[in-house]
Amino acid sequence: MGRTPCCDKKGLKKGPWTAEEDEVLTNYIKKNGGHGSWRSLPKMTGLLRCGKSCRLRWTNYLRPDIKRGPFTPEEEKLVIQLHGILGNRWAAIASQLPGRTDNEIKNFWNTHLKKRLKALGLDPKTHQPNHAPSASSSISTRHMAQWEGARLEAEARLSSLNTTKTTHHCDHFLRMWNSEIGDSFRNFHKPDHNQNKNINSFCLSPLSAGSSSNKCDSVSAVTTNAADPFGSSNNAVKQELLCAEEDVVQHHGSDSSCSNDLEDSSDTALQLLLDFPIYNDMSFLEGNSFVCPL
DNA sequence: AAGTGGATCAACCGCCTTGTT
DNA sequence: TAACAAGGCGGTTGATCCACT
Repeated sequence: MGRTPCCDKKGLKKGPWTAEEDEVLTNYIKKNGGHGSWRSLPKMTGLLRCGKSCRLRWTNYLRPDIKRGPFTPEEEKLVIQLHGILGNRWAAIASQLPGRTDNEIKNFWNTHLKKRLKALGLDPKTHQPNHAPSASSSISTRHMAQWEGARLEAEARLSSLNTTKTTHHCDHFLRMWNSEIGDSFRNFHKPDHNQNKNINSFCLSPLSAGSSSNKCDSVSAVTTNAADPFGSSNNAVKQELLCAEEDVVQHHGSDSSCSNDLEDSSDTALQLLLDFPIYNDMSFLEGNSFVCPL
């Protein structure tokens, strides 16, 4: 049996794309209002490339919404933050950076950010200090303080918001929770896997556990997970999620309004998830120290 | 000017996931 | 439920550029 090859390798061109090939591919996609089947695209266009190669060229280079040029400090910060949460899940990271491709972010990480973290004495995989004597206790203490700060901040946020706005925030938070970021978080805090880890580890550790499949059980996971991913002290965040659950029950099925909300507030939602003290301390990316130390 | 080595990034490869029959 | 097709993803490679000797 075996898998059929993605394309017949014989007679197919490899290597860099020419301007003519780019033009053929771009024109075809524009003319047809989309790429259709990638596999059949080479036949339709006469390109001597396999469908995969066409897809890659389009998604990584020719797509009109691609953002070119160097990464901004904000983008760099976001990449580091998201890598700390998601690990090497470049596509998931790219989904939070409009106009940037997974390939571009992966290259940028491997050529710039990884070195920068190393130079700062941080393990690029774990985002934790490389040589931390009695690291577990000191980091644990530090994390406790950080998490307590997050808790207080969340409580303050809740108390300052009116009902509508609270629901609004809960909604954003829930959507984040339902995204891959939330999946990663839940995986990381599975009772059988990380019984002793707390939310603060979430702030620092990448989640190499791979993709999860439990995309629909997020709220119940929060409310029933024996590991209590938010820790016993963080009632404010729990409350936000419970609030979000109610919100979803009330608005179940109204996808159109949800998508509009999401469109308007993705930054806010992302910020809610990322808004932990450890990632506010990204001073090494700013000012003079922002220059790559290598 | 030529050689060398590091940095960069576009592109490829193979595996995995998802959808369809 | 199994088999297969197609698309997507992450790791890796290799061509090119550039600084340095």
